[in-house]
Amino acid sequence: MALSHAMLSLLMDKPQSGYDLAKNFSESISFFWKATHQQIYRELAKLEEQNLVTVETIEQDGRPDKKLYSITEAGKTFLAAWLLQPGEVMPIKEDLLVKLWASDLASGSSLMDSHKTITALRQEFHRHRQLHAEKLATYEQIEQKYYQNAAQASCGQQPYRYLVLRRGIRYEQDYIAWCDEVLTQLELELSSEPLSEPLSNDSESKPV
Amino acid sequence: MALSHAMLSLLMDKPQSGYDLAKNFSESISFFWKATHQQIYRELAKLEEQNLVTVETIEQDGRPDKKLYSITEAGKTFLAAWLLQPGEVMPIKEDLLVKLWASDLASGSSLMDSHKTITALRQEFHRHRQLHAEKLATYEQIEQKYYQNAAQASCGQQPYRYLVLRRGIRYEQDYIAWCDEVLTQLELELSSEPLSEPLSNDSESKPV
DNA sequence: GCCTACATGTAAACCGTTACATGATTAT
DNA sequence: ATAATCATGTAACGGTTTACATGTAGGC
Repeated sequence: MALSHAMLSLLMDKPQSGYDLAKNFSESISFFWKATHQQIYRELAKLEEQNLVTVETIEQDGRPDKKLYSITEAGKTFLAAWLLQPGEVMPIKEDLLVKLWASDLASGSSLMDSHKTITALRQEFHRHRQLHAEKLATYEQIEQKYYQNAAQASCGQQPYRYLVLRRGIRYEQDYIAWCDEVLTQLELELSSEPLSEPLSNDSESKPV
Repeated sequence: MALSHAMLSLLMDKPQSGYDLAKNFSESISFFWKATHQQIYRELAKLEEQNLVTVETIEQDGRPDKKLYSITEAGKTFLAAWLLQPGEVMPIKEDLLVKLWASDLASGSSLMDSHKTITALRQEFHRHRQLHAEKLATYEQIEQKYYQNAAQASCGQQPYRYLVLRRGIRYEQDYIAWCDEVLTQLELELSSEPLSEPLSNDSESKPV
């Protein structure tokens, strides 16, 4: 599990509170790792038990006390050891793929007519295509802002983070291209479909 | 959560035991959804409570009794309703990306010299590249075996499953291409690295 | 003799999400 | 007034993983 490691990485930068970590998570790492404040507070308590971080309570006027967490030497060693260890390939886990897979069975049986299945899938894939396009746009903006070109990025101070961003960009581009493949096929299915209903093209005219 | 839906989909095909489902999971759906026998047995118990499946205990000689589960009409309706509902975009969650992200901090500090970091990353990316290449090869074999060409697949009885397989193929191809991007950059870093150590190219000669 | 396949389960630990709870400050 | 931001937490539930547990049959 990499949550604790991601947190320790963030603490390498500078000491932070649980609140800070949660914010940084959602601002910078969120596209490849997510964590709620809950997970973070619980994990921090565990890391403290293991002496991988230390706490310092800071009183503030007006607002609640802040608990500043710092990574210890043991924490740094722990993180470095993890970096050298081999990891596993992560499975995909996509609801959409389960749906697509199940659609073959559903449209074959009396559950649904294939027209209904196709129009539902088409809508869903349009939606997902757009959501991924939005993510892609965000990542490309970051790329242009912080890394004007790849050569500069590799010579810069954060050569590896640029490669992480590249993964995000590639992933979204590929996902969008796949959505287009699917949508093209769905159009084909629609056009070769046996016409049994009074044919409403999308769902603009309701059957009476 | 789609585990129950994936299980119901498998049961649409034919009645099966928990053991059968676990096997089918690892044989056919495993690249986009995984489940241990544990999860399956528990989920089957829940589905039975909700009357989405029924059980029939079959006595066998020599081996333990088999519990054959079948999907009910209510189960089919439940599945069909799910297919029409919109779903969320899944987050990525990749250990490797966390590692890459953390490597910037590690090689900048006194934790590790950058040479050590680079060679460790290079090995890890070689490994992952190969694992993904193996998966890709498996998927491409399936593609050739069952779907000689896309046109045939779309007119066949399982047009949507072919699109699922396409996702797997695209995903692995893209992942491999990204690994190559990373490996190219790592070579660049290696060559532009200030030489402080007696330079052992990979780790063939140990420092004395 | 040992491992794999068949077949099912319990128990516990751990990870993840959502809701509830508190309480001051600042901006609209 | 109302909402958002700062800041921390408890409680409960649900999903996932790993270990433990049992017992037969067949292949190496």
